[in-house]
Amino acid sequence: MAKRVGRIRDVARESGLSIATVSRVMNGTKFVAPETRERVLAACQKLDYLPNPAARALSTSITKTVAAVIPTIEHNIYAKYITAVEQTLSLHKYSLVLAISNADENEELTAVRKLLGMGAEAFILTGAAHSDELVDLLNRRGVAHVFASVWDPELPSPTIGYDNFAIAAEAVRFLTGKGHHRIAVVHGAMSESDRTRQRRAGADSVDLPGLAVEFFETPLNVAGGKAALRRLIESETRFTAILCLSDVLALGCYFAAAEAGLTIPDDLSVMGFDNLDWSSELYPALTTINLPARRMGRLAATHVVAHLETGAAIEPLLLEGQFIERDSVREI
Amino acid sequence: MAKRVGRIRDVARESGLSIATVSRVMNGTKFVAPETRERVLAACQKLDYLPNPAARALSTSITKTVAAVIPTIEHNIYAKYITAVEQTLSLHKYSLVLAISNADENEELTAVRKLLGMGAEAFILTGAAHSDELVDLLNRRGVAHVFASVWDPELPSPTIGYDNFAIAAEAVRFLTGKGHHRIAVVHGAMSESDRTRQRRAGADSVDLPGLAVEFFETPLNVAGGKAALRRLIESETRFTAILCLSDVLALGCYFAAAEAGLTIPDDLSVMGFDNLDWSSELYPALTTINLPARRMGRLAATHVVAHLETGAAIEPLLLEGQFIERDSVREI
DNA sequence: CTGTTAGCGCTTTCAA
DNA sequence: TTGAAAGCGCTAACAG
Repeated sequence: MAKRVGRIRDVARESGLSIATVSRVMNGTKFVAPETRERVLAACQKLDYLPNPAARALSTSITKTVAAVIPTIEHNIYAKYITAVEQTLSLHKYSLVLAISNADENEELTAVRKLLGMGAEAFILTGAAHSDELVDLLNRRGVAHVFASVWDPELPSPTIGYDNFAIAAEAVRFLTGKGHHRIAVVHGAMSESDRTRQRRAGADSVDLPGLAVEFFETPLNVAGGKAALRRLIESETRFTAILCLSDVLALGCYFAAAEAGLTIPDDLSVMGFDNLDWSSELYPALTTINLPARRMGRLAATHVVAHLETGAAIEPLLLEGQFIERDSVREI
Repeated sequence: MAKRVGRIRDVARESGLSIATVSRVMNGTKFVAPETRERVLAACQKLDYLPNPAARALSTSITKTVAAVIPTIEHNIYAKYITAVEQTLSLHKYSLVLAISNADENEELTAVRKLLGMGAEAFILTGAAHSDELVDLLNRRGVAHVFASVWDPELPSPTIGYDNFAIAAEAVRFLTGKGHHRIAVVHGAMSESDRTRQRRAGADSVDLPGLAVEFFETPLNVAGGKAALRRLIESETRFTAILCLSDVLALGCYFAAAEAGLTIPDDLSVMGFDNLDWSSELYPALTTINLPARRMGRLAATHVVAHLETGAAIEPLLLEGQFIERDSVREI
């Protein structure tokens, strides 16, 4: 239903100049006499002219479009990161085309095909686990891409993110340092996230005398956190601390603890992972690990754009997690 | 850095057919002999061919792209809705280009310009308050658009959403029905959202003898909810119920209540708005109003696509809010 | 059922 | 400093 819209030749006619000149002032390429320039701009204004992106893309094979694929946008940590990506791209006059994969490699592949077919010039993907075909496809076509939320310099594709393994291991050591030796680790579905797998492996890698770590897999939401706490209360082991590999799960633990009449941290220490906006507001305030999701989004976008504009290689980038000690873990 | 990629004429050469035939099988338009079709497909496969979207768009002026502009993606309610939009568009082979306006009309206008310049065929905007220039621009260019999250059949542009005014009024009446007559209404920044303004106005419209409603504006996040509760505890009025115009604020109230040693609902009834995923998990479970955000996203996308494909007008659509009575409001 | 060909609107040499 | 004209890759008449 789109109305027939002004084209470059209308502007040319209106201003009494050639389309080449109009193109030059639209793009700022080459010199144009100031007065000529004014005439063109006036005509553009008058005709409400906006260059046709398809024609431009066809002519230059530049679409100024970057695609991002994320498993879900409904977890705040992804929302934060994708917001930063969008805003950074926007700053550089790029647009974000977004697809959601539901943590499914096939859906992801389908999405990438579609986005490629839409003219995306580069891809920001989440995590390191992708179907071979996807990576092949991108490589065959020479399309730039980066894996976010993970850091692994060994990978052939550049990664910008965290060392999930190391951070989780450190978290366990942090708890043992507080005197906890029976630790429950609560995490989301392993099948849905390689980051979860890495974190769990990291937590599992700590080997200290007398340390018992047990794992509880549960849906990655508040209800899942509640369910996990209930399960571990009934387990034989008397845990003194819970490490939730996501703040969302920790929130569930808080509610389940309240229901069970358990006080945090007196009866049970709880530690989170992510440092979501509200974790400082919990009562008691949640001890957690800050992941710089926004910075990651900004960096991923910046590097992708730099690569597109200058050809600079995208280098792997490690972002540090940061321990935020608050009131939900006590020393025993 | 994108590699030179197969074009339609390469496929034509490879398969020994004409480009027109290749185009036909790519698009499924017109009949092609099955055997010919196979040959083309084989050639496509071999050359890793994907049609150039810019050329196609230039030729047909169809981009299969829909733009959505939302104030933020970091509130779960928007994330839910935009997820539904993406998935529905995806189903219809459309792509979503996303922009975030930070609840700022100027940013929104800038974003729309950029998205228009990217070839978006239609817009899904959030709320009913937009700069005149924005609406003008869209109308001048005859670009389809719909306002989501609101319903107002009077508006010249179609709306798909809720009657925020009516629902908020109903919520107040619900509380008075439970015997509450001193009600605090906690809400986010009026300047950032016309939905907030409508809800507040709705709550304010209830005029019952002996009813006292007071308003507390606060940042729309958990910390804001906490702050609001602290403020209203210190106010002169002894409120018996709080109506939070967003569940996020209610969550803050829960934490602040815990800190203040107040029990919900014995000392204070709390009611939310939105029915976020975790509101049933709170302790006590939150009484709130469910807004069908996903359905709204799905409907907005469906109608926009239908309009694009068949020219069907987009009609205003009212979605009902639904009271979910749980344990956080008690009868007095 | 298949091929030829004229654009789609813009950028970019090459000339003037 | 400006203009003319040749594509960019694809679709869609129109012929055959």
